[in-house]
Amino acid sequence: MAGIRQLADHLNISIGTVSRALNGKPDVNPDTRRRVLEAAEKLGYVANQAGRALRQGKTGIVGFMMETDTESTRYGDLFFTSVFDGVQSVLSRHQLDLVTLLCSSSEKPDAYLDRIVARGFADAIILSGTRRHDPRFELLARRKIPFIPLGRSLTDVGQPWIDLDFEGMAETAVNRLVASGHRRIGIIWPHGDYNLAYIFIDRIRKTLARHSLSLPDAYIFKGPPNEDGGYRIARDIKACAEPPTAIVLVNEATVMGLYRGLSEVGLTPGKDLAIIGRHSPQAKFLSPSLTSFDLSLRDLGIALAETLLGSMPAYREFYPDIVSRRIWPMTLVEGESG
Amino acid sequence: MAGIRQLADHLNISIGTVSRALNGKPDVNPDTRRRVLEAAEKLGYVANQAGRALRQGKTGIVGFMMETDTESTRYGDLFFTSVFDGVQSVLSRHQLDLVTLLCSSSEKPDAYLDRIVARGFADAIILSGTRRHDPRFELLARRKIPFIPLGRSLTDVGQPWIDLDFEGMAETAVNRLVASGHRRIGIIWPHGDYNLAYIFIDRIRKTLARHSLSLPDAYIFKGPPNEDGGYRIARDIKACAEPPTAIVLVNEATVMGLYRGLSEVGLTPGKDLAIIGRHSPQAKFLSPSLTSFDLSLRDLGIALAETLLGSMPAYREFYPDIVSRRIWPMTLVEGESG
DNA sequence: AGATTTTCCGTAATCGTTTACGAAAAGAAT
DNA sequence: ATTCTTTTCGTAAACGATTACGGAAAATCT
Repeated sequence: MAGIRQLADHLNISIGTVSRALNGKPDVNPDTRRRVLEAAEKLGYVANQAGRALRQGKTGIVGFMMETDTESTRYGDLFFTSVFDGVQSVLSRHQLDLVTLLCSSSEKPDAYLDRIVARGFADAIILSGTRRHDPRFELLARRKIPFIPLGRSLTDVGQPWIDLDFEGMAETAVNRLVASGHRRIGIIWPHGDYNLAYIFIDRIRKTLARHSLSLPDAYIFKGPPNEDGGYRIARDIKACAEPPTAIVLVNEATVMGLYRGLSEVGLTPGKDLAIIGRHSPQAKFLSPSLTSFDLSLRDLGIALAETLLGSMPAYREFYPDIVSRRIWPMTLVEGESG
Repeated sequence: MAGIRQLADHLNISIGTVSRALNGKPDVNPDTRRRVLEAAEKLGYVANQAGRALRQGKTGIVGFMMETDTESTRYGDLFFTSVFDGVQSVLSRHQLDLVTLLCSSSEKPDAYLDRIVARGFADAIILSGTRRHDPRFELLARRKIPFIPLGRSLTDVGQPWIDLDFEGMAETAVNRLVASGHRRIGIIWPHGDYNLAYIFIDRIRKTLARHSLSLPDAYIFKGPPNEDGGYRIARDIKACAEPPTAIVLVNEATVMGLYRGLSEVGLTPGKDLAIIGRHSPQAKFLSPSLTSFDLSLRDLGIALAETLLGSMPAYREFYPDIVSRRIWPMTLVEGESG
């Protein structure tokens, strides 16, 4: 409970001087500063968050919002762990801290975010799970909170963004499948108005068209972007009158269920059905190995943080040349599945 | 940016009354209260975090500390997602919010935690990754921050705790293996001074002794509690002069690498080597299926939160009968691996 | 020595809330 | 009509830090 008051009394100087000493202000005697720093160290003094935040009008905290909906993001967390590490490595350069804001499955994401940011909890926000139309953008813009979504959206309030290269993935995947003789190519389309789904399907269609192929509705398999979705879709595929010979999908979790489901209906990935998906730690254990698109998650985290800070006046000077809207490349990892 | 001041001016009443109206204090006219609430809703007013925290001396925030070390907790996150959901469901009953504090791999957990709590960031803390001797306990006790670790420790500052039943797991696993004829039983021992490792090995030894068996040093396979650790241990097992016929292990991630490693050295789980481990979402995809110990993660989260709050004077009344130190049971899920 | 500058530090205002206290107004009891 | 309660609200003092401002002491200059 050592406050700046106790520290000042202990040293017999005023709290103003203590504050200046601690914050590296120039007008303080070097010797005094040393004494203050030593005393602070000894007493374990750290400036109170509330007091400082109230006075300065900022918290020194960056929030990373995720939905903990156990159904759909269970696997997403694996994804985010490395991203966090990258984000934090940037933030720590500026004495900023990262906290993850977990919106529980029982609360509406908008309401949760509004409650959190309205009370001035964080100076800036990183969003995940970007929707095609994302009301959170307007909310944050209205509150004038700097933010960056991982993912594009039709909602545009001038925010920066970084998004994975789902176009490139769609194109490369289709070309690869067509090159190895596939003509009946389907996709798995995640429920939930996620914008990436639209970007993905568009490019799939365009690329197919270039090969004079199309994507019939029957080959668009819909389900929640989780393991269970994939599991059920396996049966849908089996039940097709004329099943696709190849499937492309963007969600890391879905493919796990898909493999499981396929084995139950007697289909073998890579043999009866080519599969191209997204790389993930647990996908390593799939057999036959998954042909997938990978990316450097830590670097993505670094880019997110740097772009976010670059969009904030207070930090712009540190990231003058940052590109505020960026497509993040992914690389193909060849496996046996497609 | 609407503060209580704006709200008061807008309604032509004092900020004191506004505050009382919003906080449900009794001495305010019902009609006035209604007007205040409506205006607050309309203007999107939410009390400023810093101002409130400063005045009340509490933040309304509970922190859940995890280490994001990408090596060792990569899989742990899967574990925590559901726990979070349970924690939050309890906290929201008291207008408390959960934030996860991610200690990045580049920072010492103690220093990180100290920095965070010293500045009064959270009212209470939930700890994971409990060590045999855990300096974080003393730190939090010194700062008088209520906390609860998930896991026991030799360090005792009177804190409550909840820990998984590693004794029960060890005992059940050994009995089961012995019953099916195994005599050479080994374990995987996680690096890192985690207390659960000691609890686990003790009970393994005791149970083996009851069958007149022992745990030779050669059967204690050591490695970091992650996938890579398991992968490497597969080779160690293969290299044994007289390999164990069964392995028991406590970390969810390790078993994934173990399976992978075993298949590379030509050993089949459940046939050449019996394996009993911990249940996890990704373990579902192992083949042959893993014999494992499972638990309700969401309920564990609920218990953690309730026990934590029960240890805090301000909330004790809501959880009067809570047991402050508890072993959390796990149930055996029979698989083909052991 | 006196004037001027520089260095260093104390004073006090401020951030947005909550809350103890007291006072005004309204109602009830005599 | 007077007194006593009760209801309702405004006033002002906290909470712990930062920072603009001004002044005393020391150093430098004439």
